Amino acid sequence: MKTDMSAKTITQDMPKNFDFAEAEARLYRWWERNGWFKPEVHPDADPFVIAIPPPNVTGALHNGHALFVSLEDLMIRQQRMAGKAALWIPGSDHAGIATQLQVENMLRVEGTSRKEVGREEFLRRTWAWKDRYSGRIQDQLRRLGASCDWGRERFTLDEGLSRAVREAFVTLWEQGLIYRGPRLINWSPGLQTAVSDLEVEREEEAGHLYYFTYPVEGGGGIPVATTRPETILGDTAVAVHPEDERYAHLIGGTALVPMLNRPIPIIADEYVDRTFGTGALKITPGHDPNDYEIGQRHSLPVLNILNEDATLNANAGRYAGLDRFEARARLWADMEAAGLAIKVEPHRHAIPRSQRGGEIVEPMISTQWFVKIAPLAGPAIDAVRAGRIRIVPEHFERVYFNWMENIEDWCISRQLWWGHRIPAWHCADCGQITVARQDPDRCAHCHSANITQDPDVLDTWFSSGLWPFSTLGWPDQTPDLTRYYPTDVMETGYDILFFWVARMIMLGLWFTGQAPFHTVYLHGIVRDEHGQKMSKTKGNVLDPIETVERYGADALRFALLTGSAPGADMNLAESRIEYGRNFGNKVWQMARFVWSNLEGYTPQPVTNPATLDLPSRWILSRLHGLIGSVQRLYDTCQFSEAGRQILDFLWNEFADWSIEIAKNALYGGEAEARERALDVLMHVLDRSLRLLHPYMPFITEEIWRFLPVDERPLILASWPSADPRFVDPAAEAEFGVLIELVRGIRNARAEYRVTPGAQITALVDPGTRRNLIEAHRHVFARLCNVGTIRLIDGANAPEKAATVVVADVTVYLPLAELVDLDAERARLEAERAQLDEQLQRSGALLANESFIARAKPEVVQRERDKHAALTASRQAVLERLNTL
RNA sequence: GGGCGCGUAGCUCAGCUGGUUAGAGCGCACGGUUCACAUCCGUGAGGUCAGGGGUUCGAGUCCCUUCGCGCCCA
Repeated sequence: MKTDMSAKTITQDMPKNFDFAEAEARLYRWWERNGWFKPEVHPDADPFVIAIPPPNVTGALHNGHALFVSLEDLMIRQQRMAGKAALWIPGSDHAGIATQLQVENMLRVEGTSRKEVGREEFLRRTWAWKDRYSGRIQDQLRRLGASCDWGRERFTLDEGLSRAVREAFVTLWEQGLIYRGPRLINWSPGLQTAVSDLEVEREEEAGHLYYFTYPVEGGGGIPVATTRPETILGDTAVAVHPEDERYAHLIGGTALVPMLNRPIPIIADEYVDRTFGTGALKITPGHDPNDYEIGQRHSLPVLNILNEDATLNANAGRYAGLDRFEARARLWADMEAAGLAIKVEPHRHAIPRSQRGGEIVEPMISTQWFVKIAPLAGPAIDAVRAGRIRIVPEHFERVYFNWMENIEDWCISRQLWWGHRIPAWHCADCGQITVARQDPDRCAHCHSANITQDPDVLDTWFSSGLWPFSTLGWPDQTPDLTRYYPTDVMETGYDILFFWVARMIMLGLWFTGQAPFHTVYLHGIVRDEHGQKMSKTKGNVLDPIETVERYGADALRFALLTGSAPGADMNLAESRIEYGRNFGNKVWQMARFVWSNLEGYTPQPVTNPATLDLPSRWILSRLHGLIGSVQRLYDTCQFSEAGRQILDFLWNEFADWSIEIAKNALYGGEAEARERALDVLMHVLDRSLRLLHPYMPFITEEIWRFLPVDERPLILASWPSADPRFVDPAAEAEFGVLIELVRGIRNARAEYRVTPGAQITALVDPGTRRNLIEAHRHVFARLCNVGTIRLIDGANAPEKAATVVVADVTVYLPLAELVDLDAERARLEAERAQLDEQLQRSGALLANESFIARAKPEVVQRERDKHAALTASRQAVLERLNTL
């Protein structure tokens, strides 16, 4: 591998701002060309593997993609830095229905159609379409910084994966887990294919409930209600509740299908809801799943009244040939004329619609291929139950169990052309089916050559279900499969938990004997600022590529990564992306400040914090606390909280306090102090850039190139670990007093409207903290523009002064004519009231014997310290109030 | 009907080992051109953490319940 490790640009000027438009493409090329996205950068390390959720091959990037790319790239980059052989396998999905629809649309524009050009030509066109668009989404993933190993990119219809699909199908067939037969399925008349239960969406819509009389043989009738009158033509029974007295006398009788006069039985079944409609139910086993069940129980015939295009067939008698909705109207009109119609009421009910295209799906009896799922589901449930697979967030495990425990057989055949052709041949002579790994030329049963391949293709999810191992070479035991399987994390949206994740678990366990990953991380849906789904018709879409062009990829990534909790939907506001960009700029400016002070500096590692000043010990302690915290958060997949903490540290602690205070040493003219200050700044910046890299890879890598840090690029730099030598609670507490004093002085200045530029003098009664105050005069000078500090005894406090109290330190700001004594008294009274309130709470806690006895000792100690500080402050405030 | 979740500042959301005075962004008010940064800095206002009950020394956090909202499966 040719590498270009050292790319330091220390001799160059660091630009005033980060030019992401220029740098992102350049850095990405640099990383990729050097092979740093490959797991081989750590040849002997333990692997860490993620298989990408393959986007539709002809799709375009949306925010859902941007979110998963950000999350997966974050995990991959962090693990790579932690020394793992990190492998992120990219690829795409042939997306049967979606892609076929695109090409059919194109054909329509050309004035032709799929059926007109024929299967072979259609597939040729679709491959051409795929070749034309397949690069697009990969390029868009690159724009976001995705560090996947493009050398291992796969496509669900490529040769290897097709072989995996075939192997899986044939094996399941041989094991008796795939069967073919007529069953009630969801039929999409527009697409002319079966779709699985999961591909049907049900939504409450306004419809009608039609009441009519079902004629009974021998006169009279039963009132019945239905939402789909045309299905009357397929009725094979009328059912009533066995305990319904209204209809008890009719049970066992015969009803006559309206207009057709076909005799059907009147049966009793407990499924019937006596309170709905008329309490009597027409049964159409051929076109309703519940009726199908009832039909099975009562051995009713199943009658299909629909053709594949949803026109009615010969079973509909004189209505044959009509479209389903036309037939509904015509039949109802005829029934009205015949005096059978009673009334029509408006009625809201769930309408099944196709996930693709939205047309109304018809339950219909059709001969299809199915996977017998129960044997596969069992081990898949066990794997999660036993913790071999963990789902994050955890509550989705219950969702998973709920679905898996009620799972139905999976309809895997689709009457499409774009997909994996089912490897089954029908024999025209003996009628048997031959399923084979190699295309057969004779029937396996009668050896006839008169065989034809089944025209159907497989559900796209069948091939996606093999993804974690098919991409690594399965069914061959390739070196990649040996080394990188099982993978580690499956990160995807909760909306495809059943479609995809559950099936990968089932198929993975079945074919490889191992769970395909140990962790499932589920993210939510990216919505607009007010929680609406983004859609073109609403005009609320934030196009990720446009966003990247305006704010930079790092900004979008940071916004996505810190915008929500795991598994929760995220409302993505543009202001959050803007904030991400602002944060990037802030980091750039911090680094540029440090960089601008490096001339003549010889880097020295910080080894002994005891020799350093308080602000240094403070920031180092905070940094190493942060590193520990980030580690804990990563271990529990709380990347969002980790990112927020890194930002908070860098912006509100490092930039606002450390850098400002360090200026004293940097500009003070003492060489030794300057060097030591730079040691600390560099230490913090170095570790911070590493922590931030998985969130904002571009800007951090670019900064890295300007600094005298690790020779390796940041993408390969080691992940920091918390060093307990730097953790110093005492320093944090002491420095905390300084922070509070500075804030108190700033507050007083603002309230008294002291010109910010005006230097003032502070008289300080330091209590027990004389050394602290004396040693940090420069802190007050720089951070709240206090030019002079005179240590005094409280008794000598000036009359006209604003007072700031922190712990046992009292600061008097003699602001002369600015100070209004009444206002000052009011300020102090408010302060005292607040202290009283806190003291009361704290005192009550400490007076509680149970608290002392049962709370953790450190909690009790913390409370005691707090109480002491509050007492001292209250004392000081009271004294001051007395003198005024 | 079964399952899962949500309700925290004006808006959008964090807060998953129970423990300082409950946080952030945006918005709002006031004030700022000093040698990294106006993509910025400082100060401030704004919350009965949906209601009720319980467990606990201690609950935004755990349990029960009511109300409101959403999602998934039938």
